[in-house]
Amino acid sequence: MNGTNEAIDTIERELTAFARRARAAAARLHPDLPLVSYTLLAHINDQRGCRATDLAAHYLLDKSTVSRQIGSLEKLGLVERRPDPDDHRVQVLHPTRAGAELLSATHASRHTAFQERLADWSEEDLTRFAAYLLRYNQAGRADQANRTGHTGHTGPADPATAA
Amino acid sequence: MNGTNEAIDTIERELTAFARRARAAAARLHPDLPLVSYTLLAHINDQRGCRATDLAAHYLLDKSTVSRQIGSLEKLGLVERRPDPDDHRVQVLHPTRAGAELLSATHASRHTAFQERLADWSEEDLTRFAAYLLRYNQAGRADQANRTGHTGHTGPADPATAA
DNA sequence: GTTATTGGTTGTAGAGTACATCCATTGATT
DNA sequence: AATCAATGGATGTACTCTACAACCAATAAC
Repeated sequence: MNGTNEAIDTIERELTAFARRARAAAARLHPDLPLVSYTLLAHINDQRGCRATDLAAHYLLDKSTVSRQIGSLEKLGLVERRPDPDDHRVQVLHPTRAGAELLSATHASRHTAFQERLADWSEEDLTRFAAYLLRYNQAGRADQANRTGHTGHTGPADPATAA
Repeated sequence: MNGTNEAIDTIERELTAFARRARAAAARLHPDLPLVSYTLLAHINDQRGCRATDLAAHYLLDKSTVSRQIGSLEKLGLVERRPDPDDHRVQVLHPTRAGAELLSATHASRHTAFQERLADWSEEDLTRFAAYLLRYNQAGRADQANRTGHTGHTGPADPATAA
């Protein structure tokens, strides 16, 4: 077992542990939001209008799941569906005023939490860690334009993706 | 907004996205295991015998959840409960032969998946990334001996934890 | 104009989870 | 020792998230 393999094992193990705890932690962080939805709402906000399909692709979710999530977000008055004049099948999603506000409040508290947790990290470490995460995630996105040629297995992104 | 804050935002965003996809990816990776249980089984195996409470603490799960997970692992013949002679409340968990085998097979396939995904990373980047993840997770564990003094808020680990 | 494809919803079912409650065992206090 | 608190677990119950399958509507391809 060389160093590379050990490192890979560690990455595997730690990412898994992280993912495993994430749900609980998220629930504690914003008990208000029905709270998977937070992520979707945030994505909608970032993209300034996106379609349900985009969300499904980005998060590897079934369309039915997204549909329901959007449904509850709408019921909560956090998201608005606007018909797309060009394609009457599509509905473009936008955060409502309330949605944007809730989001910014939540984001603030999340940021604070991360800040505290990462308080003793040097700026250099932070930027490097951020870069690594970006690089890692980059490979697993299903909503990417098209990665290096053989997008043959159009399927649900390579299983290696995450956990 | 300075570089530090940007980095923190990126970390926050990327970790969240990762956590969000993890479930789906995990399900694809080992469709055999009832498959949250994989994590618990792995932990049991690594620790060479542990109690249900340890699992709950480590993964921020409710004891009832762990109890049921263990239950199904046992029903599948992957885990064995052994009474602790010293404390009759406790049952020490051990992987069965079948559990250990399944685990090693699964681990192999997972390792391969990660290997592919991280194929173009230098060894230096891998070890650094691994170290960062360890450091990050370290802060969020509830099963730690006791961290720096004021373990005052004994509560369910700081909410900042993960997602 | 049929036929496929795409965006989305609804029916149904199954994990995973938490919270509250309860039981058994152990530990502490008096 | 007798009582009361704390600890390790299990069970009842209920809710969220999720997928798969079947479906409808609109667009695109022949």
